[in-house]
Order: sequence, then C-alpha cells, then structure tokens
Amino acid sequence: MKLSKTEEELMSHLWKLEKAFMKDLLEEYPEPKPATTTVATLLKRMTDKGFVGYELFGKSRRYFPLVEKTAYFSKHVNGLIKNFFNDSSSQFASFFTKETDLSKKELEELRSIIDQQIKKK
Amino acid sequence: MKLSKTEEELMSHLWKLEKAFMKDLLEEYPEPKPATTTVATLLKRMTDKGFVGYELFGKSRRYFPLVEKTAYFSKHVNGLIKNFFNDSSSQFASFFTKETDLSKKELEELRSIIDQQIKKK
DNA sequence: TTTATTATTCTACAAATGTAGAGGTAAAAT
DNA sequence: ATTTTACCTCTACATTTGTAGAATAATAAA
Repeated sequence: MKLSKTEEELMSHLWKLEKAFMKDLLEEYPEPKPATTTVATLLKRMTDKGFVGYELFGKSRRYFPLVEKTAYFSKHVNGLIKNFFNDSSSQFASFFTKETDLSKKELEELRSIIDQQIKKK
Repeated sequence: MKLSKTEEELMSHLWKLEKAFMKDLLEEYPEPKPATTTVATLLKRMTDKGFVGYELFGKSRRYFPLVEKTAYFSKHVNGLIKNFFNDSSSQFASFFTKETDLSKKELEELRSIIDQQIKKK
C-alpha cells in the first residue's frame, strides 16, 4: 500500500512535527489552506492504510507517523529512482549533485560523508 | 500535468529505447506483461498529455519521448525529495549515499564529480 | 449558558487511474 | 488469397484521488 501525492505531503508535515493535532497540521500548509474536512479525510484514509496512528487526548487525537520517513523513502521512492536511472544509483547520484544547486559547504560536507564510506569498503 | 505511476514506468522504457514501436515497449515489461490494449491506452493518454510523440511508419507509429528524463525528473521528483528532506538537498544526498549500496568504484566516481563541482565554486 | 471553535464521521462527486475487451484495418506470412 | 499478427480507437468499469459540505459532539470562551 502506498500514499498518494497529497497524502505524502501531509505525511511530510507529520514527520516533521512528529506528533500533531489536526490544527497543527493545518497550520503547516501554505495559503490557500485546504478545508479542515479535507485534511480530516486524508488523515482518516492514512490511518486506514496504516501509515498514521494517534493517541486520544480527551476527545481529540494527537496523530503520529507509524512508518519512518527513511523506510518509506527506501521502499517507495528508490523504486522510482531506479526506474529513471536504469538501476544505477551512482548515475542518479551524479545527476542529482549536478542538478541541485548545492553550496560549496554542502558539497564539502557530502564529500566527507562519501570519504567515510569509502574507508569502510 | 504529470504522469501517473504506470505511465512513468512506460515512460522509463521509452527513455531507454529512445524510439520504439508498441511491440518493443511491450517486450520491456517483465512477466506478466500487461495486455497490448493497456499499453495502447497508456500511450494514447501520454500522447494527449504531451509527453509522447510519434512518427508514422506506414500505418503504425514509432513513439518517442517529448520530454527529457532529466527535465521531468527535476520538475516532478525533486519536489518530492524536497518534501521528504525539508528542502535540504544535501541532507537528502547524504541519506541517499548511505542507504543505497554503492560500490567503492562508484563512490570514488561520485567523489570526483563532487570535487569538480567544488572547484567551480 | 449561549456562542464560537475545533475535530470527526458521513456522504458526495467529478476526475484520474489501472486494466482490458470488442471491433476494425493494414501489413506480413503462408 | 487467406490467415495471422500487430496496432489503433472506443467503450467500459471498478478504484482511487482530490476536495469539501452537512451533521454532530465536545470544548472553550464570553
């Protein structure tokens, strides 16, 4: 089972906040914000799909993610990336670093991460 | 306008082949292959959406992509990545290099790409 | 306590998606 | 010339998605 585009967007807010009431989630949206009922519907669907859980606080709910961002990403987005880059991660990685405009500092940071990984091999 | 998941999959075959008849595209699918009419429907929808063009060869068509893979990727997939990584490309990049299992050679290749980019800054 | 706020479920509905049969035609194989 | 193959359009239909109003209940503010 997977999330739709809009559900993913909502999920990203939830991952960011970690725990949140509807109100908090609504606030995360830029104008024009969706109707509360829209978000409520989304939350219900996501709960049904097993991606979101909640604890009751009185009568209302504090929602939280039931799947980790990185797990979700690996499972769903990596597949997409593979599709695009004929299964070559490095092909993708080099594309990505070329396309996105990383600052010098970010690039250096990234290089040091790569160096560490090279050491491990 | 964007492509749906299955349309994206078909598109990835088209990007790979560059030019292809229906038959060639069908062959790209693993078993169990979809019905020809399914692929035909998809191709029609994608043509209507402006992602695919074709030249007539007698009565049948040789299809080709009307958008470049990298352009499509930047426009549609980067948004998703941003969603996940709170807009930090480097955060994503480091996640990605950690998660995907790149070989030593690939990592070194990637490092040299990054080095080149650092030089440009 | 009357009112305003907030959250939730139900219901609704158009558009998009996934999937493919039916029917027709042109081209290729026999 | 007849059969087979490939391909295209139309039609169909169940699901999923995007979006939100109506109704309801609980809570907080006045």
